[in-house]
Amino acid sequence: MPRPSQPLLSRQRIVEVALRIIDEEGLAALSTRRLAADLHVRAPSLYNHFATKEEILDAAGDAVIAAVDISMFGPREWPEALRQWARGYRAALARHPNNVPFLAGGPALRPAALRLADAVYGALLDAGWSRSYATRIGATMRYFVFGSTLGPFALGFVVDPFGYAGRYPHLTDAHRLRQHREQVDGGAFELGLGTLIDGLVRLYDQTVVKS
Amino acid sequence: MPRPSQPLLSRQRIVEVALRIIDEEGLAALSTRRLAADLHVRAPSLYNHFATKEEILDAAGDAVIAAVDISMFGPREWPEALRQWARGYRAALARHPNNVPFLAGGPALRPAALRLADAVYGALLDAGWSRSYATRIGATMRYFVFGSTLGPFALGFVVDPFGYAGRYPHLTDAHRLRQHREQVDGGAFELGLGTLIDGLVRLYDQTVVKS
DNA sequence: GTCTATAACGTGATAGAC
DNA sequence: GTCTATCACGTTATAGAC
Repeated sequence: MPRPSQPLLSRQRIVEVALRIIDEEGLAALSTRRLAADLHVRAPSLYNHFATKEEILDAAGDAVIAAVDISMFGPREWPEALRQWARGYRAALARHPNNVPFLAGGPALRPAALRLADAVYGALLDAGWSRSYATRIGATMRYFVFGSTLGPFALGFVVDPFGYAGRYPHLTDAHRLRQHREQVDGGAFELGLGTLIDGLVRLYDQTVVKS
Repeated sequence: MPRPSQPLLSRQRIVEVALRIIDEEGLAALSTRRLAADLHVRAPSLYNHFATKEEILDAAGDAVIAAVDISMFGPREWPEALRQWARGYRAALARHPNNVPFLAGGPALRPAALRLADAVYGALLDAGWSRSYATRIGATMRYFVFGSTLGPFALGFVVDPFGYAGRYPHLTDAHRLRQHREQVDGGAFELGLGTLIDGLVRLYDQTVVKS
């Protein structure tokens, strides 16, 4: 049966299933054959909807970013808006950790990612920051959010405690980090976020409000 | 010629050439065949020196981390040591940007990466920070350094100015970011680094030195 | 035993004909 | 949409020169 009367595929269905495979089994598990199989279809059929596999990854990545809330810009004061946005951004990425390496490359031309960049930059300009500062603040926040989701600290160490014993005197408990994963990475994120925003408020009072 | 009198390969030569290929043409360009060709050898020969391609990547990654200076811990006060270490860390990663995605996964069992983690954690403990804070500070610094090299902000936008015009009102100049690449990313890094360390000093005075 | 070469397997992305 | 085909990949098996 070369072709059914109703199309089996759509860009949306493909992206949904691709995202599920990436979430459950990792980026490496997403092959065109595997994706097609889960859609009850053969691999080449995907090319009727996307030009390359890269395009599918782009779409899946943008779906992750599209879930980031930006409604706090405007109603809220900029420091609190920035804090809430960063938390939501991190949470959205943390929900799809296997996708983060791909997203880390930057917004490129993905619409949701550009909408995000535009919102933050615009909010900082509205608050009175110069273009130069707004750019650097946006970049700094991006560094921090991506860093915190890309290489979750607690997962970077190996489970085997004997891997570290002796040679690295201070890492004797490193293998236990995994057990406190969210406490460690969540705590580190909040520590850094609070520190950054407090510092920016201080800078704001010195440079923007020079009253 | 099945076997030359002098071995053509060594782990070190393989790592050197692999690193060069990754630097010049990207992670994706490193295939076993390509690597072997540059070494004037066939791909399977590599397996006499490394069990898998992953092992080659591990070794190349660790060579990058091995270049990070940690001699400032000890002689220097912790805030200044932390600042210098972060700058050196970022610089070492920036010298091999195509390797950063791989390194972002964490130290695992790579010796140089573990030595680094051990040094920072130990220095923070020596300064009087609690284990809990030392862990979170190390993680925060790691987030920031990796975020800043992994997705260089200025390279995340596309060159074509028409890609953004109209739809994203504040991004009209985003395509120009690439021209000021080092200014933008270097400025954002210094802004965030200074803010983080100032904040940590303040926290230190409140929690550790509670005089 | 050590280090290479050749050949081959299985899987990947993707192009073209139907 | 399917099928067939191409080419690159990581890796293994095996054989032969030092």
